[in-house]
Amino acid sequence: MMPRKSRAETMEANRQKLISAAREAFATAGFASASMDELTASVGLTRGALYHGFGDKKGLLAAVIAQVDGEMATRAKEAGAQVNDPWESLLAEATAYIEMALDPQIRRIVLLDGPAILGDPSQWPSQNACLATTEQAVADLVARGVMKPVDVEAASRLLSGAAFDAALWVGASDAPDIALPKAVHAYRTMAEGFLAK
Amino acid sequence: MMPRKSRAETMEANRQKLISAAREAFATAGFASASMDELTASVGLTRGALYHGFGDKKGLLAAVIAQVDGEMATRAKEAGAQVNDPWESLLAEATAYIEMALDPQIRRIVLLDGPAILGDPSQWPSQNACLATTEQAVADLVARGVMKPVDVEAASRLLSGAAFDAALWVGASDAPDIALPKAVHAYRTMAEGFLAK
DNA sequence: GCACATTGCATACGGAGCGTATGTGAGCTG
DNA sequence: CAGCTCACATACGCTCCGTATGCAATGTGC
Repeated sequence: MMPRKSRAETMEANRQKLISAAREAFATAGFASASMDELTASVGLTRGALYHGFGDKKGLLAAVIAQVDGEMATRAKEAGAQVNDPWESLLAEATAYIEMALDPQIRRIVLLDGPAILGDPSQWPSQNACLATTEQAVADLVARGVMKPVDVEAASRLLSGAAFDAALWVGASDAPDIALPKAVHAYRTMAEGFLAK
Repeated sequence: MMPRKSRAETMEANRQKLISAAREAFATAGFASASMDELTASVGLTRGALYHGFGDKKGLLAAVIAQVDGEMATRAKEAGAQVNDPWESLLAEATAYIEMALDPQIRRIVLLDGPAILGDPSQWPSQNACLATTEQAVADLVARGVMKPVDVEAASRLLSGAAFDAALWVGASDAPDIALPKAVHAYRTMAEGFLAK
């Protein structure tokens, strides 16, 4: 009865502890300034665990981003599902992205450090759940004729990219609570360029 | 007759040599991996010159970005000036941004590393000439009633941000020459959301 | 024009961090 | 229960950044 925790269990637990600590450290210090010695020590481990489980520092970032990206896509889908009109549903998803990205953790890790370290989001290993969900919605709207017949990949990339860019602008603004409605309104206006007449 | 070069002249020359070398090094290796020892040695100097003239590594990046940003804004203005119709002039500027950002140097330094190291472009020390020029054009179009009466700051930020995002997508694409026209077309379509009816 | 102050840049030093190579002890296996 | 496995710890070397100090050439007051 001794092994209250099996080997695989503690391994997964340690993995999550590291990812959780990394979300905090990467968000507050930034990827470059985050010390892996401190990070691992803060959860009672050493760098040995890190390099065994994630390969290198970038690997840990990729794991963090994959997790956050998944959470964001889930929340966006939920927001979109609460609206019936298909076009408004897409805008609800996008607005959800903007509001989620006001979280400094997300801005710093996913929007700033992520592209710089891992390259353009379109070729992240986690295959970008956020981008995939908007692409799905856009493909549907184009098929229904709600949106003009534009290239689905390009349009969805522009829509999600603009949403995150709007969030970066709001987050860097002096008065985010004032900038947010401006950004959302401008975003909706711009997105309507895709609407079929 | 000895001092063929005055002190101020050599100082400015060294400054430009460092900036020029940094554009190359930051673009190929990325900001984080660029060694300042190698960089300074490549132009016959040492890190002493760097820290005296730019403060730190980030300072050199800021100087590089200020220079590139200025060049981009100039080229965009030229592209816009070649078109008479004011709305098409704005689109010409934006398309110029997309095409310029296909240069790997610009993508890597200005679009990827820049925001990660210096923060959101809206608050760069060089006060972002690119953003300023599109803001100028947008303000004019709103005043003329060509564009809907949206918030100028928000709209111009979305327009320039989307242009650069489009370039990132094209640059990361497998077949950039195929993706580019798709991106430009989708961009134009989306931007028309701002057009007054 | 000469002594002196200035300063742009080089040299030297210390510290931190990453990645790897190797060790080890707790769990799985037969 | 004996031996293997492997997740993780330990130890090492290397690179790199930032600062403190030194120096020599340029510019300045008299």
